[in-house]
Amino acid sequence: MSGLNPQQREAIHYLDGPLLVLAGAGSGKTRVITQKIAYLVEDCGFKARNVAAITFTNKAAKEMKERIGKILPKQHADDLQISTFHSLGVRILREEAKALGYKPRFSIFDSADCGGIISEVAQTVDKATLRILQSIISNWKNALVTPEAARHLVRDEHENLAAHAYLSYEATLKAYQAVDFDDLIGLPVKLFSEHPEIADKWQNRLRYLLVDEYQDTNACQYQLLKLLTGVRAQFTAVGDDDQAIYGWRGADIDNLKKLPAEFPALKVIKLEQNYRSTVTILKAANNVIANNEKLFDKKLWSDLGLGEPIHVTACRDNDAEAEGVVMKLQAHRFEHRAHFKDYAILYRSNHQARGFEEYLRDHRIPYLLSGGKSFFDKAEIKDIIAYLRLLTNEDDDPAFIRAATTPKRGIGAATLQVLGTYAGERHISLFQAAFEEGFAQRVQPRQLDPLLEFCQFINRTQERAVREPAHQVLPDLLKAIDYEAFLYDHEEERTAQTRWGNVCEFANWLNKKGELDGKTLIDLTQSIALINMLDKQNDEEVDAVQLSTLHASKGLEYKYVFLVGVEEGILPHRESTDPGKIEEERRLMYVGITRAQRALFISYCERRKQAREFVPCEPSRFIDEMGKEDVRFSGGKQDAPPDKATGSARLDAMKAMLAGNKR
DNA sequence: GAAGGCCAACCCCCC
DNA sequence: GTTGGCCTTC
Repeated sequence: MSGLNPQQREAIHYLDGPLLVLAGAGSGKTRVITQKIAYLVEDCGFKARNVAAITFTNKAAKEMKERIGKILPKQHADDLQISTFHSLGVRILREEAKALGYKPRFSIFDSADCGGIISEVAQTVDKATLRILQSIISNWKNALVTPEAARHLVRDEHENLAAHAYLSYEATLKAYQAVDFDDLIGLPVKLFSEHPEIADKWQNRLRYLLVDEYQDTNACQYQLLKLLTGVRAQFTAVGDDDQAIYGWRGADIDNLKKLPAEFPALKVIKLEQNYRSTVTILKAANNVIANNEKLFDKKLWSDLGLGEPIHVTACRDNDAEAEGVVMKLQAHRFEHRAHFKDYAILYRSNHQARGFEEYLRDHRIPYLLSGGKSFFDKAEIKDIIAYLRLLTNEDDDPAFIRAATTPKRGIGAATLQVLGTYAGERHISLFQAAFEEGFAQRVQPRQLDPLLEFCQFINRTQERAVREPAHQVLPDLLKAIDYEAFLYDHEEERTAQTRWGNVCEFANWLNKKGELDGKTLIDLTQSIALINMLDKQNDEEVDAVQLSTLHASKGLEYKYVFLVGVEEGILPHRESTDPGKIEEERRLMYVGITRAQRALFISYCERRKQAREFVPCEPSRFIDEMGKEDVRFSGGKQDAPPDKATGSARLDAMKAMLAGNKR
């Protein structure tokens, strides 16, 4: 408990009722949570298995477990329930599936699977509309709006389409014995509301609840929190309204506002001392966020000294930016005798990473990519997972289709269409339909034979998959489908190599779980849907530059931060410049700035290659908002602040030059 | 009817 | 760089 300030200490010891900790960036909130868990278990008589902590990502959960592992004895640390809302939802649903009409071996669909269903039930082919419909439905689900209620909320044509698709979408998921990510929260809420006795059971099991990143919970998660804590309301919520950056996912900052109203006994503690960043960095962050309307009054301060000024660099284009950042990083690292892992390159969206990766590779600089396309989103991994999903849940039609057609085995679209129609008429799954006489009559033997062979193979494998541990079944499965040969037949040598490498990495990971814990493939399948990036991040020892989206960087800190592509249209994103959305973009900038401990390098491009051509770019308004006092500008024509005046002056000069040349 | 090849468009953020 | 649509070949 040493080295804690009075507010932190108070937050740890306060147990008289619900507690909200408003924790500014870098104010030691993780420390408060971990210490509080230790306090609950060691000094207050809570059993470890009755204490639950909810984190925002699996990675954060893992880190928290590690940190607590250093404070508490191992048997206690292992008993703690530390997970994301979604993982907790899976645990609840698996145990209580029956009460909801699901089998315990339900499938979890990712957004691609769900998009497929929506495009079927909405009969829309347009991809842009599909995305909109998907997000409307997801938002409804996160706001606890039922399909029936949605019909009355319709305000425009898109919502009308979505409302019509919603009911069939839900029915289809149920028919597949599948749930989407939103259901992982929504179904437990439904369950607890309709079955008070089950809610009671879980309230007794989870006697103290700690919720991290509370500002990014949505209405549904808030409801789950309330149902889990019940009348006892024994919880600590930790959050920072200035770091709410998941509004697009349905997170509602009102959850923070209404907490004092809904829990009159709520105690509020503010953590305002920042232990992370220099005064210069903090000042820039405060200047930016001051442009937002504030919810809670708090003043973040630091006594870590002024430190280096913030550098803002204009770059000719995105190539020059990547090169410049990597050069600067090299030089800085040499000058400060720093490690690669002290550096992070942060950007608004994933595709920006590509250029930086290239230059890092060329210069033999090790890097780790977090966020972005998950390992589990790669085609080859999804192929294998399709088999696992089908083995787990034979009603999972999308998995059936993917597995049946990959690798190619003579089952094509036409056959599947007939199968689908037949299954639809009979209200059974594709897998079941394949065995029925009625279906056999509708296709030729040439179509039926490979299909039956495939289904029988699945049946045989399934019998083994329920009994034998993963490592005894998986290698045979991969061999039987001859996936390696499939890759080498269809891809270039080198891509086939990396893809097969990915499959092996995945397989080894599953095999190890089979050997170590005796888990079957069936056991492992459901947890896969929620895991990001194989959680390889545990090798804290690897000395590598971190590349990350701003969203994925929340909660993390780095000595030196390069914030790149700080341009209008990117940060803020071009779709989010209206008054309703700009504040969240600003918070994103705020999150980016406050990741830095000692130095912050910001860059933007004057033009950027998009598709095939260059498009001109302007520096982000957020650069202006930081103020100019402790900011050093470089690049461009002269070392001057990149305001509109100089920008257009430069343009005028260029025009004059061109005119002169003509003469 | 199945499978392979080629070209064009598309890109925000995540459990 | 990848994905999905479209066309050709077997």
